[in-house]
Amino acid sequence: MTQPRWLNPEEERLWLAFLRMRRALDVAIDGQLAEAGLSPADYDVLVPLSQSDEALRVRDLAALIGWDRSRIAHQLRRMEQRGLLVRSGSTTDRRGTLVQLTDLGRTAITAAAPGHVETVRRVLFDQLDHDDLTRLTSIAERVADAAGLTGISRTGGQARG
Amino acid sequence: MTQPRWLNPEEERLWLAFLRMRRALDVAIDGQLAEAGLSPADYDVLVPLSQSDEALRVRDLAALIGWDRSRIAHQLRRMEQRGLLVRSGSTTDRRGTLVQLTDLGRTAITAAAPGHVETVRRVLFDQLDHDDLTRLTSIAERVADAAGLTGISRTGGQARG
DNA sequence: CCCACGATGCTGACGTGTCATCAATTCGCC
DNA sequence: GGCGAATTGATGACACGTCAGCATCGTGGG
Repeated sequence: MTQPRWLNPEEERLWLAFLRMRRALDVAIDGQLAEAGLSPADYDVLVPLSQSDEALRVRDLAALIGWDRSRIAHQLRRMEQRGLLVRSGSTTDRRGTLVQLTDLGRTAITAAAPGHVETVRRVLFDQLDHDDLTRLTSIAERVADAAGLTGISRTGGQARG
Repeated sequence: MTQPRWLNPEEERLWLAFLRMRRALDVAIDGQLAEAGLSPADYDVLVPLSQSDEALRVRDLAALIGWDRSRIAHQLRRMEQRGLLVRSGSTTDRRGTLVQLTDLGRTAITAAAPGHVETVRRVLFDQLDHDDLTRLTSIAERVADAAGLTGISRTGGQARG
């Protein structure tokens, strides 16, 4: 209250719409994943693992999706308990841990990915014409860069198949 | 893997930039609130309470910020323990609970709000020209409406002073 | 060679969000 | 008025994310 310069009505309208869009995307995308039995965090972890032939080091897996070590350790523990992946000690660097999908994990990501992509398309890209797409790309890159974000990352993030 | 129709490079670029923008806004906005000793959830709850002269019913407070009853009950319990607000039984409807800010709570939101607004302005609106603003508003409203989102709501949401 | 330092991964504590469920109360309809 | 249904708020269980801290291991400078 008693802000220096709060948002004018036009800005306020954008801000509220922006928040609604975020929520809408989350509900649709996370909900679709939930139907497939996966959380957004599960999906983020499964995608790079499914794209790799060999096992990945925890360090590298974390870097690929922009997570810190603590977060991924917790997530891997939960996913291992559910049988989606297995961890094993690295032989070359005995600090390291190797992570690999189980058949169950591979089945899960294979089953979930198409629906995920379809959902992203339906709720976002199908609503945009080509001008929207280029303009939104410009805006997003500008805002992200201005805020000094260098990493990749996000939660509920995606990837290609 | 083996998706029907995955994103083309242009769409992929937008999607990744969009995720980066989200993360950037969260880091900046939530980080600023954290410096003020508040979580995004705290802020969402404090704003409508600070705008109301009388105590609010839990039901109405939840509706104002688009939360369900369970979520707000947990949040109110934690905030009451921290001394930011107090709960008392409603006299007119004995199922109801009234929520009111304490002096500590009012001080907290008053201290945090200006910085919050400045941060939103700096990371988002200062990066947009007027064309961006109208276009982004159009996109956001279209996407949100298409996904069938009618409510207000969000987490880490905002409000005016 | 060795030891300080960094890298790596794990854990516990805690705040948060969702779901299912419960008790108390009020409301609607007969 | 009375009874079944809906409303309200709280709770416990669990998943998730962050932070601080720990043990282990590798590396580079002396």
